[in-house]
Amino acid sequence: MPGTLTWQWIAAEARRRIAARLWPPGARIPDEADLAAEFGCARATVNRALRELAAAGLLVRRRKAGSFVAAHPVRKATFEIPVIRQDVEARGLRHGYRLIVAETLPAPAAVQARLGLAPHAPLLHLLALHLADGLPFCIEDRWLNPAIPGVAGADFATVSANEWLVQNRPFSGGGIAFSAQAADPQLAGLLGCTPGAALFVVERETWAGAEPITAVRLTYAPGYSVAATI
Amino acid sequence: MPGTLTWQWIAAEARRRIAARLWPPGARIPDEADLAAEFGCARATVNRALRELAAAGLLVRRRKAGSFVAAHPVRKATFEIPVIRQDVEARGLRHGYRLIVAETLPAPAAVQARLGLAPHAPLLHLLALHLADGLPFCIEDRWLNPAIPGVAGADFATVSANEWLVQNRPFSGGGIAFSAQAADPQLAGLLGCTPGAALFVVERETWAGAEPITAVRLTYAPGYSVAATI
DNA sequence: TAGTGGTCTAGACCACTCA
DNA sequence: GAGTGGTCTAGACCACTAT
Repeated sequence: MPGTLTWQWIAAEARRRIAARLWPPGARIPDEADLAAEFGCARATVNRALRELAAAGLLVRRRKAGSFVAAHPVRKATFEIPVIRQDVEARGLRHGYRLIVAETLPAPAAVQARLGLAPHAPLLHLLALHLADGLPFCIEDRWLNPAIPGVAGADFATVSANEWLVQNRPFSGGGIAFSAQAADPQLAGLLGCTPGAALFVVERETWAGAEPITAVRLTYAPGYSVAATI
Repeated sequence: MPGTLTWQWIAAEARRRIAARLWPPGARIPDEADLAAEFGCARATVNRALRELAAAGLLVRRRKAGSFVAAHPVRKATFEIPVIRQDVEARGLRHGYRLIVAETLPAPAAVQARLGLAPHAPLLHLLALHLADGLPFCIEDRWLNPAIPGVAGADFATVSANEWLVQNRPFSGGGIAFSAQAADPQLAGLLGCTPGAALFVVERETWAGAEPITAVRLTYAPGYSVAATI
């Protein structure tokens, strides 16, 4: 009960009680008002602390019902999604970029579905290679909505679409998925690895409101991994 | 400016201004006090809104200096880390579990390093297979600190360590990493896939305070992916 | 209907850090 | 030294929902 910042101390104390089974899984914990009285602070302070625990997945809060210890403590991990150039430079390497294909054509059905577009709608297709110290780092295979302002005038041979979008077309939402894929001959050739090598794949779709912006598939050279703290 | 909840409306308005380059990347935005005056609300309400944007990576906030639009908008994605059984059942499949190996021996150097343990410290090593509708779903390769209370009495032939830990040893922190790996003959045999297949791998370490709990490597059958919204 | 969390206010003090 | 964000308070009203 020392002079630590109050809401963080309350949050830590609540974690302790959950860990110690004073508040067992599924149990209802005291009211915000009761806890405020116990800790000798304002209810808003307790609210702030419990909100954090709920965001961390340790509590489930329901109006009128109360706050409950999560029966199945689903942990959450937050990953940062950096721009590829920064990702390379953060490793102390020099970033390089090479545009391979730029064409406008109807997207494959799978891409159309991901973006919720009408069939046969022509999209700008970009295939590019990112390099780290001259070695293949990542393949950027992107489909871009040509209706986006500024796309027509952008020079994707100089600036990667990845970076152009970050700086020019902030998105409001989207989805991201991680998976593993074996290198087919084309990927192996571009990445300079053996065919069949296990590659880490990131697929991402982004929207600005209801309008689709882009769908991209990033295929990383062998050895890539994504890390976070939980 | 209609009757939406205030802090969420302020957060949305701030996002709009950032997207519209009214507040360009790197620029300093007005004080909390100024914004409160502009929006006609209390400073705490503005604070709540801007704190959300900072957590989302769109703003960088520094005392005395002010709040700045992030120069490189690092997006963040939050993934849920479910218990494997729930992961299977959420797909509408029946979960099965089979313990393959349980032994106590000094961990490999890599595992010792991940957990910060002294060399030659004996750990409980568990190798188990999770099934979905009878088919291999995931291999759980785990090293467990035997000093953890209750471990000695747990029956990991019946309950997976994954599930036992979640229900008995809440952790306070740790790390998680995603990567891709080719199936070696042993993995291929256990997962019923062809050797060389690209597999999705999750590695996780957890601690309770300063004490290491476990290091685990989850190798998923081909086709597995992890998704989130951003 | 009534209890609970969600939010807002107006004011205050503090901690950090830039100038 | 002074400006800014970080936090706390005491009180209030509202929204949702279990009963």
